[in-house]
Parts: sequence; structure tokens; C-alpha cells
Amino acid sequence: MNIGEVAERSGIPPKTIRYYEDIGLVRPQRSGNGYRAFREMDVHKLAFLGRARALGFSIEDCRTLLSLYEDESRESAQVKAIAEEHLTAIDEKITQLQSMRETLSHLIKSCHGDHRPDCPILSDLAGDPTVVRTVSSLANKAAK
Amino acid sequence: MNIGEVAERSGIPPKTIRYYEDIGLVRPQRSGNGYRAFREMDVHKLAFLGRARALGFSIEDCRTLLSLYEDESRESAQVKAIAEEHLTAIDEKITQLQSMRETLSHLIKSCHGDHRPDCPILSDLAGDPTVVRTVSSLANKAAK
DNA sequence: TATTGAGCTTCCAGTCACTGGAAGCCCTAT
DNA sequence: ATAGGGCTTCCAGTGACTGGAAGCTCAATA
Repeated sequence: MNIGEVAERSGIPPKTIRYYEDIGLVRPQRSGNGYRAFREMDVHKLAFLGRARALGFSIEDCRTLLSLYEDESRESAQVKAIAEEHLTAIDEKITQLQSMRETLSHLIKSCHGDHRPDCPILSDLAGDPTVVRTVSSLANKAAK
Repeated sequence: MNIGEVAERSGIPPKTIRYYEDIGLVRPQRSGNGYRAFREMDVHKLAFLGRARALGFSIEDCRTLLSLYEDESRESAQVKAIAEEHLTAIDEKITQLQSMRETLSHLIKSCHGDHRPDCPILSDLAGDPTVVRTVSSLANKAAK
């Protein structure tokens, strides 16, 4: 199976599949003409990766999850631990985004948004505490 | 004022301040010894940038916001439009994260997490539809 | 005065997970 | 014979920094 068909069947673009090979996530064989020759197993692996990535797992997490998947003597606790850690990270991101959302929507509501230059959004960003004063209550670091 | 003091007062690390100069967000003067010489205005600008970044605005948005801030003839509608677009993007991210969160927490609940190898999380990632089957309902692309 | 040591400088490389593009080979159909 | 689409590799760019090396400047101390 060539890369194009694999891409279609796994939902992973060719460029990304090559990248995954580069970093050792899949190891397709090669045909005589130098083309990658994928087996069913590879398609399966790539679809696994696609789903794990869609859940937001990092590439390194995906690598670990794949190896656990292939390890018959794994303990489900190992998998669960990774998932729980990731869930915690997701929750933190959500919390941070909601805090930004909160502040930003307040600011937007307070801005009349017309042809005049007066703007509480800019005033707040400039540090003027008389307007809404909520941004500085945010953690200093934005989402990475 | 040297970069260290500015970093402390603006909350932006020296490395980042130099980076912001590189990309033209601030233009500190120079002293005879080659050191950057910051004025109050620069500290103010950097604090502005810090707050805008904390709200999740991109660097390019920050650049625009700064120039609007300095433009006396701006229309607040321009600022509001940028903020609203950003709010929409935040909402989309939150929605996506919540969808991941939902699926992931279901999977975690269904995994006993002990010494045995059976694991619904892995089964689901592997595409087994008999277990929980929620991941594939996620959009194919993870958060950028 | 000589020497620390902190703080400043520039430049290069790495992060994460791809993605785009160029140059060129391979294969099938006309 | 040629055209095209698909495949190959390699290099560079994305966003927003961050780490590290090599080297200069400055203030304080021995």
C-alpha cells in the first residue's frame, strides 16, 4: 500500500505520516522502487495515533500509549495514569481560557465600539485601573 | 533604565524584551556602552503587551492593538472587532477542549486501572467500537 | 590595581507538531 | 515520446519564546 492510500484510510496526511516515520512512530517497509510499503498494521497504528492526537495527547504520550498498546503485559493503571495526567492538563487549559474569556467579554461589553476613540479595552490594557480592572488578576503567563 | 530593571517593572523577562525589540514591538534607545536604554514609555508599552498577551492575543494582534492605542484618531470599533474575533477563537478552543475532556473522562471512568492489561482507553484508541466509542466523534484536528 | 561577579551584548539552536515548497525519480496512460 | 500524478528527499518556516555560549561592561571588593 502506498502512502496516498494509507493517508486516505487513516485520515493522516502524507506529510504527517512521513514525519511520524522520521520520529519513529511507524516503520513502514520499502518497495524496490523506494516507495514506502505500508501494511494493515501500519494503517491501524496511524489511525490509533490520529485518535490519540484528537484527544490532545502529545506525541510523546502517543509513543508511550502505542507501546503500551503493543505490550501484552501492560497494566491498565499505566494507561489510566497517563490519561488522568492529560485530563488535568486539559482542565487547567480550560480554566485559563475561561478566565480570559470572562475578562475579555466584560471588556467588550463595556466598549461602545463606534467611531469615537475612547475605548475601555485599550484603557485596561494600558493599565488604567479606573475602567474595568480585571486583566491584571490573570496569571502572568498565557497558555502555552 | 537597563533591561533588568525594565523586566522587573514590566513583568516581561529580558529574553522576551529583546525578542520584542527584534520583531519591532519596542524600540529602546542605546547608551554609549551598547546597553539598551529604556524610557518610561517603553516600560508602559511592555506592560501593555504583557496584559494583552495574558488575554491570549497573538503577537500580531498585540502589534495592531499597540498601534491603535497610539493612534489618537482610532475608532473604538476597530479595537472591539479585534477583541470580538479573539473572543470567538477562545470560545472555539474552549468548546474543543471540553469535547476532549468529555470523551477522555468517560474513558478514564471506564478503565479500572489495575495490574491487568485490559484497558478500554486503549481499545477505544485502537478503534474498537464495542467499548465507549466517542473519540471518533471528535473533529479530526486537535487544537492548534 | 587587580580581580571577581553580576549584568549586559549578540548569535545560534531548540521547542512542538507539523506544513509548504523545490527538485527530481517512478509509473501508467495516451 | 510525452504528460500527469504520485512518490522521494531535503530545507525552511510556523509562534512565541527560551537556553546556552562567548564575550564585553561596570561596580565593588581585596
